[in-house]
Amino acid sequence: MKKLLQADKAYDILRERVISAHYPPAVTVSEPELANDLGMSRTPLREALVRLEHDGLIELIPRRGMRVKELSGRDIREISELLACLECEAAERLASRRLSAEELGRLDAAIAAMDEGLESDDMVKWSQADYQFHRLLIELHTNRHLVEVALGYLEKAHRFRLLAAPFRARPVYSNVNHAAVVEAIRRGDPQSAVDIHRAHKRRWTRELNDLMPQFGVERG
Amino acid sequence: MKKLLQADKAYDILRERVISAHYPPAVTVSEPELANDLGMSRTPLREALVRLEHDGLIELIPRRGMRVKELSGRDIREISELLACLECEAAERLASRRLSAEELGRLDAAIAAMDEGLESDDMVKWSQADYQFHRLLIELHTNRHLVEVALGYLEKAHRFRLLAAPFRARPVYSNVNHAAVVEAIRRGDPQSAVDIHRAHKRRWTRELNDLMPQFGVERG
DNA sequence: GGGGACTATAATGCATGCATTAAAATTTCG
DNA sequence: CGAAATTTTAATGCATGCATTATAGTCCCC
Repeated sequence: MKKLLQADKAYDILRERVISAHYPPAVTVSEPELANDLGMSRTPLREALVRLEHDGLIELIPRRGMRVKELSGRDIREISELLACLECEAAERLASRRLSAEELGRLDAAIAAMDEGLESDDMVKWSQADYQFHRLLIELHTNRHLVEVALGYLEKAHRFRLLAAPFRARPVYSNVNHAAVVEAIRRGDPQSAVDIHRAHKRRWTRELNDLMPQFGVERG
Repeated sequence: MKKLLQADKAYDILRERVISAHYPPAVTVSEPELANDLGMSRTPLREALVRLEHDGLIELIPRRGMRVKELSGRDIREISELLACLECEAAERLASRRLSAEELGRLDAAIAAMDEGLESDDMVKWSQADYQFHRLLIELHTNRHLVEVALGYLEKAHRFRLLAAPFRARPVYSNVNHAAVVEAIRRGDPQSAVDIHRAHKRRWTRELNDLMPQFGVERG
């Protein structure tokens, strides 16, 4: 039975709340309030807050408390670009090394789920599957440092991905492109894998930028 | 006059100490000892430790204290690769946008300093200048998220760069390659900038890997 | 009624105390 | 003499208290 630290508990709970937009934007919550809310003292809470701030998820404003960090248009664009850079590296590397049949199967499964979501117009399902695809692409890279960084930013990207979802056209091209990347990986063609994925990410970044005004973010 | 927080002070001091290898590897230092050492209580110290752990610079081992995180051969290789990926992105981007004369001048200056260091066999000076060059390459990228991540890893890379320094052949090729990258950036040739820098980083990663046994690290 | 000074409230940053518990030291026993 | 058991030591995780100070509210004066 694992020892569960108060600080870890606070971190997990707050992280979950922040990501799922539990706290309204631009609202600050004081430490005593949070501590009382979580049923612990300020000490372990503070540790959690410091970590969350370090993750770039919140801001700690002296005398005001914690505030969920807003993503500006510029942030969104920058995160998309950084993620593009890292995912392309992953795509290239995966095509260079031989993926096992099992690993390729997981990528195929994610794409299949995306297809199902698209066909049944279930955009929630599609989003989950798309997220899963990108996660796999990253996690199959053997560079643990790269994986850690990229997953952190993928999570942030997911936040605005969900915001933009209602305004997107049916993302047919995503499924097609992802399938093409996997195909390039399967046949061991790093150059194609990179080219296709980079083009895809560029298109997505542009689309996102155009959509920003519709979900209340100034273009970056 | 800015307010100096104890926690920030502790963070800065400890960060500096860790990076400059003030603490011997595999040695743990307890919190009371550190707190006493820094002349503060455990509370702000702990906040600093949590941040440093999050930076991946130290480990917090319950009941033992803080330990500087050792870099394995694998870590070193992975960090080099990740940095290569990010720096190449920077090189490409810098060549795409027009750098101002002032910005180009700073890159030139760093290379000039590297040349001076090399000519006078002053490897400390050379290292500083080389570090400065990479830092500039990154900082001139306008993507703040990418810059933050890359600088963090550049700092880690600097740690083993210093370890490897005594065993390296005179790094003539570094100066030449860096100059070539700047030249490609100057004439706005992204493809060349990437190609040259990528080749350079690959060579360096290989060299580093070969040198590992000499500075007491198992090959990654 | 409005603006400025003053008071009151309350949040933060830090110190300290304490219970728990892991590691070390000591003792006991085969 | 060596190993297990027991005592001792001490570090952590957390709670709490306090001084400082920023914010908000109040009062006074115009």
